[in-house]
Amino acid sequence: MEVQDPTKVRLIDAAGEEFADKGFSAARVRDICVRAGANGAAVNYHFGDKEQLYVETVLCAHHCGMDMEELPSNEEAGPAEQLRAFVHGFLSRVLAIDEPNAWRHRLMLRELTQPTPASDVLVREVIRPKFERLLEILRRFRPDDPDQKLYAFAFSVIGQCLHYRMARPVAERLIGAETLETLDLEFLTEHITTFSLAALERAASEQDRESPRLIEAKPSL
Amino acid sequence: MEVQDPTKVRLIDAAGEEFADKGFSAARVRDICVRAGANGAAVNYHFGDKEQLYVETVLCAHHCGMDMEELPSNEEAGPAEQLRAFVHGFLSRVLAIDEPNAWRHRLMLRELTQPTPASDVLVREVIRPKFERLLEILRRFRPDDPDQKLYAFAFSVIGQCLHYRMARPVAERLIGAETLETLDLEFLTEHITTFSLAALERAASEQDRESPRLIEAKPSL
DNA sequence: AGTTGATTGAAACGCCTGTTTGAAACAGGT
DNA sequence: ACCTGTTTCAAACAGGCGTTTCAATCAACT
Repeated sequence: MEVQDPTKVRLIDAAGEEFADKGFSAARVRDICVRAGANGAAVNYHFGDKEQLYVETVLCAHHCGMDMEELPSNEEAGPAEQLRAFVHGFLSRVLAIDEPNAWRHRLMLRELTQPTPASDVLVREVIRPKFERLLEILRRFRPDDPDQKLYAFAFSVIGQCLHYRMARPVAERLIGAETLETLDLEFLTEHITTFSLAALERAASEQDRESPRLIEAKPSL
Repeated sequence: MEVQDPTKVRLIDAAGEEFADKGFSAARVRDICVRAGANGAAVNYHFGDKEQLYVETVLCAHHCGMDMEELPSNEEAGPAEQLRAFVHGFLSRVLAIDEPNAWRHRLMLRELTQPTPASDVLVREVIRPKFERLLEILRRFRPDDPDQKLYAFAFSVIGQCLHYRMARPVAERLIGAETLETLDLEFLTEHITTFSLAALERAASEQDRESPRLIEAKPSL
């Protein structure tokens, strides 16, 4: 049961692909089986039913997505470099859609917006640790801020990164696929990091201003 | 045909609700009909089939979502106030989920991440105008930037706002529903606006630095 | 009232879906 | 060779689905 089962992993792989880009209800077990080169009864034999197959597929996506190449030696680096490393690592997974096993990312994204019972584990074991890690980094910028403010900062960083996955189809139509291609991993890492750093550093000196006074914009130079 | 048709609008309303939180394939026309208090054959009589009902529902969501209360008298205001007005208007729609007719927003969000043929009109008539409007605002901050950079800024602003809709279920589990409630429209408008302003203004004076040199963070005070 | 056209109603139709069945093929141990 | 447990296969099953049917009802006009 624990040994490698070719047809079982082929089934999960095919199911991941189908579930990722069609969703649970739109995906057909027959399509999954033909994609896996298995018989139509294979999914019921190995997983019981479609729903349990989905659960196991999501869990597999989690576990295989856990091995994240956290940039090493960022333990004692400056907060700015830690933030950059975080953004880089996060974006690298967000932007990875072409390579094989990309369905894992797409499937987890689906769970983000439309959580199923299977996503409890996802939040607990994958998302929360990363979120806490980001909070630690941000806290070094704004040690005196209330949690509420820190959460908003974290969501601003995450939101910027995730947007390139969430709204990718719309972004393609808005600025064209080729222009969107130029917003690659390195470019976006630099952009989002400096964008966020500017806010984190400046806000630190103006956080006590309660009044929503507008800061007048100064055109460049 | 053009006059008010009670059952037809009831059908669209029910369909919007069902499609919004179940998706196209998971939504059942029988459920839509009972929710609308109509007969099972009504949808076929009025719309032909399920798919055309979906298209008309999406289009209705677009048209009814067009009447956006753009804050008046922002024509000659400062760029910062224009940005704030944009963020406020955008967020107000993003965060509106409890009130009736909320399915329109949820349905459009679905189209964002998983576009259907029906979303061509959505991009052309609703999203692109708002995107161009945001680009105009941002261009006043960074008139000399290439389009590529400007797009990244726009996506940073939009991504921050949309995140509170996209990842809301996960955010609830991360920080708790009651804490998430405190991140209301006013708070987030203030946060995202100042967050983005800081980046727009500081980046304007450092945009020519090509090398990805890290700016050392200075803890507050 | 009678006629016409549009709308509704209950029931049924096919089709597609997930699932089951029972036999066949296979592998390993004795 | 024989048994044993596991895996595959073609075929069929039952249920739910979108859709169709056709008679009944209603509204408006003559």
